[in-house]
Amino acid sequence: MDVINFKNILWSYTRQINERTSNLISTLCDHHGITTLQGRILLEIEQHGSHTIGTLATRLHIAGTNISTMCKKLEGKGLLARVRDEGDERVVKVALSDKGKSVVEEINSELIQKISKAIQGETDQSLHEIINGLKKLNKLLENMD
Amino acid sequence: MDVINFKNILWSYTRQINERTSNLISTLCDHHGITTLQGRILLEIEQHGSHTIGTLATRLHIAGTNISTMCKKLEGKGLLARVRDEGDERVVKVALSDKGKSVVEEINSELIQKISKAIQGETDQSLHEIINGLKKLNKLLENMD
DNA sequence: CATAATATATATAATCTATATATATTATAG
DNA sequence: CTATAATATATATAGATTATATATATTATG
Repeated sequence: MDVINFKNILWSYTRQINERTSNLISTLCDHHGITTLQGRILLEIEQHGSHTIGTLATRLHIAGTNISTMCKKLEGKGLLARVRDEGDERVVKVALSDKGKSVVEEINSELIQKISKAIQGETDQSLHEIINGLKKLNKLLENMD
Repeated sequence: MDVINFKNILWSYTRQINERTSNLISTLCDHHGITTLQGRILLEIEQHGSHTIGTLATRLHIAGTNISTMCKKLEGKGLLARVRDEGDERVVKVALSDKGKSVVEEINSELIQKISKAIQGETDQSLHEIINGLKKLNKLLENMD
């Protein structure tokens, strides 16, 4: 396949997919009065179980200084709790509050419901093709650094 | 396939792909002293040939008011020219300047070079699998609104 | 011709990202 | 054991992007 052709198709699809997923997440977060950044933080904490300011920053590719500020804000909103580590008092551990947990749970179930609906009628093979494509593209991009 | 499983894999890959493409574009734009937003605008104008403030705004899903401001900035940087439409004087047409054209050209060729290098050793079928996956995912997301 | 609709512009605020600096705690070389 | 370096977070601030409200000029319409 022609490289330029491949680039153009890639560019077009990734742009559209990015727009659509961003909109999707943005909508879900809006429903709970949080920004997408705040949503990303809460979902990441939920998925990973526990996090510190530093590990969160690394995972989300966001400067620790900004995560620190944002987690204070989320604490203020009652969505998470910050606790100093006993073993190393430089470290702040963050965990979801009950309210935070329920927000994440609702966002997740809304998302699952939407995906559920969208893949109705799709064959199992079709879904595997999607994942396969993404996996290959991701590897390709990994090799581009 | 399990919906929750599908969601998790999808989430993980799209997140990584988005991060990597954003980094890529950001790097390319940095090389020319422009922001990614400015790069997006210039590339869109180049691809589409001609644009007005309004059509640009629609295409990029950015408020026209902000495109207006940014295009004035890009005019100030000598990267594009703004001209009032003769037929309808409410409309402002934007076009790349020579400097703008060469910036876009260089970004494009850098990008093609990187992709070229990355797909060395990939079979034609493999590239088609990537595109096929993206196409299907895009359609899926389209149905989710 | 008066009014509505359209396209852009200006101003401003909120959010997100990036940078510089500060503070407290822990690790380590000597 | 202590002075110094390294680590983790916090605070302040500026730039970039996005969102909202309002204004102006032009065109379309009843």
